[in-house]
Amino acid sequence: MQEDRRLAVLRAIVEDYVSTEEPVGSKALVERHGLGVSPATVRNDMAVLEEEGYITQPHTSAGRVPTDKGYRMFVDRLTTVKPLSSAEKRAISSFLDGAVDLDDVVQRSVRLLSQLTRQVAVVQYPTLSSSTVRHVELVALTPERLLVVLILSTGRVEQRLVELSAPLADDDLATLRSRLLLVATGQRIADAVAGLRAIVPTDDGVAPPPGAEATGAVVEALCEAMSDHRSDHRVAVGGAANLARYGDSFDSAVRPLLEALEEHVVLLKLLGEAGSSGMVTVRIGAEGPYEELSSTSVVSTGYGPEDQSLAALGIVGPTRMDYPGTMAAVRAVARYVTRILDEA
Amino acid sequence: MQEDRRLAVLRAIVEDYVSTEEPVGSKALVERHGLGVSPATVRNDMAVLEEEGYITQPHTSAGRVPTDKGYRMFVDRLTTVKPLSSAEKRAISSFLDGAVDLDDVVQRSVRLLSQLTRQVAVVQYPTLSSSTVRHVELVALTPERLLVVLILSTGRVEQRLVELSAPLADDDLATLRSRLLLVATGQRIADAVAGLRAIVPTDDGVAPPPGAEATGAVVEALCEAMSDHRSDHRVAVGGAANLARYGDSFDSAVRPLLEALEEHVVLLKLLGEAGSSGMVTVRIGAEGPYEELSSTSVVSTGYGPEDQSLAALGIVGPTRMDYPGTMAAVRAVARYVTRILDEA
DNA sequence: AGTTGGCACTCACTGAGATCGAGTGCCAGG
DNA sequence: CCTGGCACTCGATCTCAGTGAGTGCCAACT
Repeated sequence: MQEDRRLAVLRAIVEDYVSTEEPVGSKALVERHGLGVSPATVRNDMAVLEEEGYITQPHTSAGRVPTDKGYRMFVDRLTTVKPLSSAEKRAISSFLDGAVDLDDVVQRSVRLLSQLTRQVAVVQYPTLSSSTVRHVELVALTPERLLVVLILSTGRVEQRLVELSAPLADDDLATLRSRLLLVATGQRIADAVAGLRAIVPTDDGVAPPPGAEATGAVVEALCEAMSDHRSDHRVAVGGAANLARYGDSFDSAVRPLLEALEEHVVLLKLLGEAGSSGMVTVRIGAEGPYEELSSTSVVSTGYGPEDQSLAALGIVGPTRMDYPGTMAAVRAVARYVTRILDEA
Repeated sequence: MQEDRRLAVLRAIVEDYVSTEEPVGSKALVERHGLGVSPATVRNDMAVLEEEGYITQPHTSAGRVPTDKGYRMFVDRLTTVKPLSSAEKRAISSFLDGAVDLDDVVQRSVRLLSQLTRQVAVVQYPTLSSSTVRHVELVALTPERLLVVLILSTGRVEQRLVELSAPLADDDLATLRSRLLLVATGQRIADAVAGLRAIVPTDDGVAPPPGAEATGAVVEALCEAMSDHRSDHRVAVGGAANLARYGDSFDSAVRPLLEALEEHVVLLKLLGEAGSSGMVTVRIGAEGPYEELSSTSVVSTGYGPEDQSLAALGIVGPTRMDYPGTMAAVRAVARYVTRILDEA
């Protein structure tokens, strides 16, 4: 069918353009790919593809270049994620297996991802809000000063200091500790917050039980630590040196990108469009809200246990990129990171 | 004296070249600066300066451009650090005063510095080795699992998990805790490590006292945490978007710089040349060990209490930069950061 | 000795042709 | 519906003269 061939032509154009970085003409196309027709036929197809908006020519009498719409079609219907080579797989495991803590995992991931894709990699730290409570500890530094330690399933540790107006008896401390553990351990953050709030004695006029003040203050500190969304916004960026390969279109493309990379909020918004853990999302060119980034694409995915997405990771690069390879790398890294966080 | 005038000419050349980014000729020089001599005279001076290696011409019949040696002379003898405007001072305090924790201070500093200088800023996290122990805490998660928490004067918190082969009695735990506090609190890291090592029961064949295993393991963990030089290598980088202003000389200058920025070890080496707290150090062009960075300069200084330098901060930029302004900004930020860390 | 005006010279930069060729669109014939 | 042929377009490259900022040098002046 001509329809099929037209799509084959589109695919060929994208592949050639990605690898050569130059507008691709009808002749070169039939030579490099084995489509068994003449250049003239291809030209006809290209005329149609252009009319439909999948490709353009930078100027009359030059080859064709895919449009955003063309890339979109390519990504959605003309390609399958190609499996990684076993060498790459080995690289991934050996790279990530040595990680010692959460920070290290994220650092290594971002490095790995940027090296695999030769693009700028971005990894979001696991969000507080989607992790669970692994442990809560209460330490009496002095009878009036409590150290509250919160350990989350992702390995993150938060601590808060609580000052009391009156000393707390050891018994009351022990009681409070076990109640906290009972209520919070294993819970999702949101549930834990709710549960904790419930054990605070309501101020109902009656004489409050011993340790009421402590309970209130400690719960307060814990809830505050759990809703500390500052750390939700942490991201690691790596491989900025790959921007140097942009070469042409410097000021128009690299500058806004560099700015975006510093604005972590913007980055998170870009990554945030990522779907749930399994799916790799691709945003191409001007599809997003940032017009300065109209010549860059974002390939991202969520990671974390399959039923809940902890956070996102991905890469940012020129629209002219190797989508199949990049998507495969992003997906693979996300899976490994998920597994490692799960084990830890 | 001609000698004086020649230096004045050199200074004028540097200033003009920095602001216009173009080779500066004799005519333009006498016009813009009020040196009361004719262009011909200036030309003679320039010939001498060129012979002495302070300036060059990119090609015959073009203006002159300072060499590294010329910048060096300018920095060392022809300029005084110009005080910041009061607006800038206000900006600094309002920017840094809101910081809530160590991470925040560093983040804000790097941002501030890059905005003030319009260059790439680099701030090293306070090194472990030059801070003191504020507090040590020991938490029994279970009788066999201890959480060791180390809080340093800079606000950094490190924690380690210790597994014991036998349960530890509460009494022994309390004893151990107070001994740790006694030995370590307030000490410099090095002293604390020595002190801690001293309280480990020596394995002298006699039956070890109760809790000996715990003491050994906990001290081990603490010492390990204190000598965890991984975190000594942490740096924050900001203002990479300023690289976009390089415009020309892209591949030759920006690419290696971007790579260096990712290699934190390299960065630290660059910053590390910084002298003690008060002094601002300038490394110009190829003076350093990295030939790829031959067209970039580093302006850096240490920060922290005057008797000991906690860490370094500074900026990296093209050799063609506003040295007086940059040095002033670096020094000012270092002072504010020092003060803030001191207060906290 | 140091400074200055004059003058010839150098050489990057600019813009106007001229040329080249990859690539196109279209058409007539298979 | 495919194909070969053909005229056409237009960016890229090259050449070449013209321009001018800037220099080096020298003779004259203070």
